[in-house]
Amino acid sequence: MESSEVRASGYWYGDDPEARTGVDALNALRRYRVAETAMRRRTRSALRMNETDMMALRFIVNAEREARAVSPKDLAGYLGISSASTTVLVDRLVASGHLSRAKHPSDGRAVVLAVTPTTHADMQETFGDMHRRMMAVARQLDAHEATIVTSFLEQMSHAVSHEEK
Amino acid sequence: MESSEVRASGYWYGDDPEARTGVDALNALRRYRVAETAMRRRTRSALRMNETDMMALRFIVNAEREARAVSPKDLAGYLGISSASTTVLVDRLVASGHLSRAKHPSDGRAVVLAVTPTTHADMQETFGDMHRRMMAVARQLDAHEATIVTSFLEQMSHAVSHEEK
DNA sequence: GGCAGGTCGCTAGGCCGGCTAAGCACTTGG
DNA sequence: CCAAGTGCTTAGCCGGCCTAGCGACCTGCC
Repeated sequence: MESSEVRASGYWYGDDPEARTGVDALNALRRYRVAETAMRRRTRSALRMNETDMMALRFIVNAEREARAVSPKDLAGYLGISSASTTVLVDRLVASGHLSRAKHPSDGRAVVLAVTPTTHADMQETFGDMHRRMMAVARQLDAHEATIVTSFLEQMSHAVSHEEK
Repeated sequence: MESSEVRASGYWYGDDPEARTGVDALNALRRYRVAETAMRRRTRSALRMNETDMMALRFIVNAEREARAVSPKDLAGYLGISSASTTVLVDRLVASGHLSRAKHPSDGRAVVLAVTPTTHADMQETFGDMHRRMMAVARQLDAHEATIVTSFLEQMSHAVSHEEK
C-alpha cells in the first residue's frame, strides 16, 4: 500500500544515487535471511548432513573449544529435541565417523561426546572462511556505524519477538 | 580467539557507553536470526501449521494482493518442493479450511488456488502487527543510516553466499 | 549398608512431510 | 487428429522427529 513512497525520502541526501531508505534496509535484511538459509542448505548438502546434525556438531566443537564436556542431555536441551531423538542423532553421527561416545569418568550413567579430529578440521574448513569474511565486513564498521547497525538489529529483534501487544 | 579486543575500537566515540564495534553488530545479527526463528516457531504452533504450509499461505496471500493467480506448480517452484508434495500440501490446507481449489478458466489441467476469507483475515492479524512494528523501526532510519545498514547487510549476504573462493 | 526414587541414555513404535515413479486428464503442434 | 508435452494426482518409500517405557546407575534417607 505504501510502495509509491519507497524512494521518496532522499530529501537531505538530495538525489545521491546511493541514498537508501529504511524500507531498503528492511529488504536487505530479508535478503540476508534468504542468503543465510541458502548457505545452510548448501553446507548441509555438501556435508551430507541435516540441519540438526550440523547444529549439534557446531555446538560440540564450540564446547570443546572452551574445554566443556557435552552429554547427550546437554545436546538435547540445546537443540530442543527429545532425549530419544538425541540418541538416534548421536548414533547417526557416530556411524558417520563425526562423533565418538566415551564413558563419563565419575557418573556411570552419563556419556561424554567428542568430535573426531577429522570432523574438527572439516568444520574449521567449512565455516572458517565464511566466518573470516563476515568478521572482515564487521571490522570495517567504525564505532558510529556499528552503533547504527546494532541498534537497528536490536530494534528489529524486538519488533519480531514482541508477541504481547 | 579475538574476544579480548571486542570493545577496543571506541577511539572516536571516546568512551561513550553507547559505542559499539563491528563484532557487536555481528552478534546483533546473530541474535536477530535467533529471534526470527523463534517467531516463526511460535507462529507455526499458534496456527497449528508447519513452516512450509505457512510459507505457502503467505505466498498465496501476497499473490492475491497483486491479483496474480497461483497454481500448484507456482507454489512448488516457490517452495522448492516436488509437485507431488505440493499436491499433498494443498490437500492439507484445503482440509484445514485455509485454501480452496478452483478450475483454471481456460486450461482444464490447471488448478487455481485461493485462500479462504477467514485465513486472509487470520494472516493479516498474525503478521500485520509485526510487519507494522518492523516498518516503524525501518522508517526511523534517515537516508544516511539506511545506507549504512543496507550496505552492511548486503556485504553480509555476500560474505555468506560466497561459496567460490 | 541398603533400598526408594530420580536421572541418563536407549529401544520400540508411530507420525509427518518430504521424495520418486507412474498414471490420468487435458492441451497443443505437426 | 494423434503424439508428445504439461499439470496434477496417487502410491509407496524414507528420514527424522515424537512419546512411552525400560534397564543401569546415582543418591539421600533410614
